Amino acid sequence: MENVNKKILLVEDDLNFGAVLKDYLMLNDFEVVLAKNGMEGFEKFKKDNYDLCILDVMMPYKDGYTLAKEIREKNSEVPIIFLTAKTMKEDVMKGYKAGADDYLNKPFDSEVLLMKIKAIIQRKSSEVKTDQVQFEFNIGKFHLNSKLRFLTFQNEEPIKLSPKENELLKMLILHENDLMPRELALTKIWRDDNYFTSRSMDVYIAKLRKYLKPDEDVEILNIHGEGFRLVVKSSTTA
Amino acid sequence: MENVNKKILLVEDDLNFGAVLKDYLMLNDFEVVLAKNGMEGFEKFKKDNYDLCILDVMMPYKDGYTLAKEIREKNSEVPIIFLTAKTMKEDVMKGYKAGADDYLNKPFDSEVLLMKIKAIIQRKSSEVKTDQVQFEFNIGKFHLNSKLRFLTFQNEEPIKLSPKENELLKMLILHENDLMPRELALTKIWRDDNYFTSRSMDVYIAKLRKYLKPDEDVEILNIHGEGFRLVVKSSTTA
DNA sequence: TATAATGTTAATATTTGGTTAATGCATTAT
DNA sequence: ATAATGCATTAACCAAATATTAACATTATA
Repeated sequence: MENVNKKILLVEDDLNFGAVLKDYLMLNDFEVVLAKNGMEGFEKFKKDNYDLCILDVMMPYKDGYTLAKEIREKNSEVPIIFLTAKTMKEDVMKGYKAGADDYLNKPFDSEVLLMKIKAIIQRKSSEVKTDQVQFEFNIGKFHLNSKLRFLTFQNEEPIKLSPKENELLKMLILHENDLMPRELALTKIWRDDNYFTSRSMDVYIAKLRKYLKPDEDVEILNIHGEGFRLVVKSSTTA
Repeated sequence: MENVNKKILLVEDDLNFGAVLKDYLMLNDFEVVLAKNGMEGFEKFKKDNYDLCILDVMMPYKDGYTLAKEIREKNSEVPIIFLTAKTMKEDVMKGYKAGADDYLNKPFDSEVLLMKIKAIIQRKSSEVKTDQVQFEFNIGKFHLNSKLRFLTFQNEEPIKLSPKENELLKMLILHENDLMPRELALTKIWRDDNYFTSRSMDVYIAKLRKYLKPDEDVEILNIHGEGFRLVVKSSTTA
């Protein structure tokens, strides 16, 4: 079975449920490490490399969202699935901002969880594979080569982007027409989320806007208090 | 029947078996396009949108796995079911790596296939829903995207909502035609329940009423001392 | 009709974002 | 060794968006 060697960090304060879920996952050939609260979860995360984190949202001391943020600061790539009993819509947004890859309501169908796990792990691993091929993006009349960090407008000389400029633009493009939450960029690119990194990001947004000015169909819009949104008007993104 | 409009791409080189399977699926109200080899299958896939692909594994020129990979490069979401006479474990693994959603050995019980198809299509569509629909609401002739905080009346330019406007409207919608208690909004949105927050909320209700004026079937009513009630008159909320 | 609750608009306060320039730090070139 | 360069952060100031508070009018209910 292909799940062998895939290591999962499971953080769940309900010991009973946690043990059952752990067994079920191990039966499906995953390697599973169980932590019984956020603190322990973070310690275990730091000590090893995981292919996936499954976090319960409601835990004493440190909730799943907080833990996710800490994990993101250490490692921006590892997939995260939230488990929650809540159905309120607000919480989905919170998870989304923390960089959730998926969301699952308790109680849930274990088959569904298994499917989601497989889908996510595969998606991520194919992303890594294609990452070496898929670093080229078109956005309006621009072309970004995120490996060389070149931004080219039509046939002109490429503009050289700094690492942060490049990462930020790439993230905006990956969320094209959709909200790119501040928090997500800060935890993933800046690896810290405070007043100063936030202002730093604003500076970079200003820089990107300047670069993108030549194409009036491309715009970075702000969604107050939430993040930014890259829109392409006469959009045939291609 | 719910299968109407669901389009299936069936790629099978055994023309006899392919035709029988196609007929059986069409009898169950699926729309079926049959391709007789991998090449033809990929051409047909590119030309249309499908809800599901059923691929025979053993085909001349281009086998099912190769085809699946090509399909995944174009579209990472579409469910794929492999048909195979093989039972070898490696092949199952190969299929999962190519992004299989399910696996079926020939000869098989057609009822089982039908069940699996239904399960997969439903699973996929509910996945999309939990990612998308959480943020989208229809109310009368309006549409609210609570992630981008856009309120759109018919085809007009979206109105941008502030965070509080957005939260309050969302909460009203979630209680549509029913009482939304003052207290609930105050504790959940304002995180405090006193005279001033209460007056603040009244200000926001006034703002929302102004936004909703264009559709005379939509109204926010007050229930004295209790809260508010969003009603849609000729209500086919959709 | 007295009281409390709500409707509404405007003034004010607060938070967040846009932008440019200055600063600090590390790397590279001379 | 020192200067030049590139990059990220921080500071400073202003503008825009949002939220609260005030003020006054209206309505519901006992």
